[in-house]
Amino acid sequence: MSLSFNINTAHPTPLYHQLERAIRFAIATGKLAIGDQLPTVRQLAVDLRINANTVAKVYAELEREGVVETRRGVGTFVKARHFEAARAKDRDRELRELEVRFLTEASHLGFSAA
Amino acid sequence: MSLSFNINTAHPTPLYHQLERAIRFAIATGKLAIGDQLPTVRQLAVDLRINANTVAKVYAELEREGVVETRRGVGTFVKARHFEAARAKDRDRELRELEVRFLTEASHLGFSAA
Amino acid sequence: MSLSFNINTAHPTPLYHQLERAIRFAIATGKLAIGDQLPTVRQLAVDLRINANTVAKVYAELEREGVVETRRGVGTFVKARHFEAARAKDRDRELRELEVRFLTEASHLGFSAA
Amino acid sequence: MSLSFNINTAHPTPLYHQLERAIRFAIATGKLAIGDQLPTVRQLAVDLRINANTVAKVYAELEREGVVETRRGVGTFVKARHFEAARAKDRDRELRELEVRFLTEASHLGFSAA
DNA sequence: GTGGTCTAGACCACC
DNA sequence: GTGGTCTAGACCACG
Repeated sequence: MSLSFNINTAHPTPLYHQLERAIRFAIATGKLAIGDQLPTVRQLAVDLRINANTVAKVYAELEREGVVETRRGVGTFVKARHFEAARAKDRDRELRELEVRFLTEASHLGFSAA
Repeated sequence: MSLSFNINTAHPTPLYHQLERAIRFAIATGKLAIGDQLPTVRQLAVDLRINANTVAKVYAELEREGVVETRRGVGTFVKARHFEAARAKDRDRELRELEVRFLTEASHLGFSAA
Repeated sequence: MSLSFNINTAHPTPLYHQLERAIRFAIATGKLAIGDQLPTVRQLAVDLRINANTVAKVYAELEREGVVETRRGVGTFVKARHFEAARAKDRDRELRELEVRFLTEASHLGFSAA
Repeated sequence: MSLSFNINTAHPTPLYHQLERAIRFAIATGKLAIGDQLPTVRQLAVDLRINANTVAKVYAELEREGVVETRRGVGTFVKARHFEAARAKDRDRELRELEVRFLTEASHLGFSAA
């Protein structure tokens, strides 16, 4: 499959935020390793059926935070500057969010605390 | 404090969606029981430092879905969930899927069973 | 008028960069004081005959760097640059609030004191 | 004029409800066909001399019920999922309401049953 | 330029 | 006092 980030256009969460999280998640879990090239802006836009500007915005934000590196005319790559601590923190955050989401979705199904 | 729903105005997720989830979560975990009155629209707005309309929108949405009941001039209350027996199986299946997904995603984050 | 930032659409320098510098300059020279509201995105776009998205991009960048503050549904304002010593007490208070919120959230997730 | 929905700001019925009915009616009677774009939120607000938020509320409600479909950044369109039965039912209901309203208004004008 | 979200504050209907 | 409706106008996300 290569890299199918999970995006839900119906969800109220902004697309750019969903995509940003998905990419960080892929990096945190190792699906994207240091030095790996990300899909091109246009290709990812086509794959996710969203606008290229939205993808570009995410890449710009990730570059601003030092997560990826853009080489003009070449592509976008996962940057080296990633401490284990940061990844552990990310994982913790993700886990917490997962828990909340799990419980919330379960409650949508009509279950009470159990 | 009574009921401090967790809202983060800096987060890109819409406030109304955060609040809706927080209330569903409170109900799911039993912090809000059936028949309990929710904070008044205006009071909750003051507590969370958000606009009353945003709170009202959430209450309206929750009422639309049968989660709460509003009595004009009185207040908003947690409704007794009416589960159609016919749907029990569906819910079970969905719950199992949720569990699997939760555990899968958690394991991707490097956690072992817990 | 009031605040005619100098923008030259013929100049090769990106408009968003020209505008950002112009706003920083206005703040540095006191034409815009702390707490002052900046023109609305759309109004400034009309005044300068540039696209609203360009103005929005500049405001977002200035907010990211702590120069301005946008209040949802209200407007964009020049931020008070906080000088460390004077605000130490405030920071302490905020830190305590952060702690409380963190612990509350953790407990919501079912964790006991740790 | 294209699409002048009938709205009466003096009438005690909430504007958003009047507008919702008017749009459903237009669809039921074929004035709005499947796939047709509805007026933009802001344009309709101007035409009806009501607030854009009121229009947006109606569009959101209609989308929630699957009557229309909104494409982010594009517009709002009549959705396909419409059975003849539903339309017939709508027409019947509308017709009855029309009759009642007509008779009521006529009686207000001093006419007796005829 | 589209719809979406949010704010502030008004007036209304209900109890 | 409660929630409901509406306005005017702000920024945001997206195409």
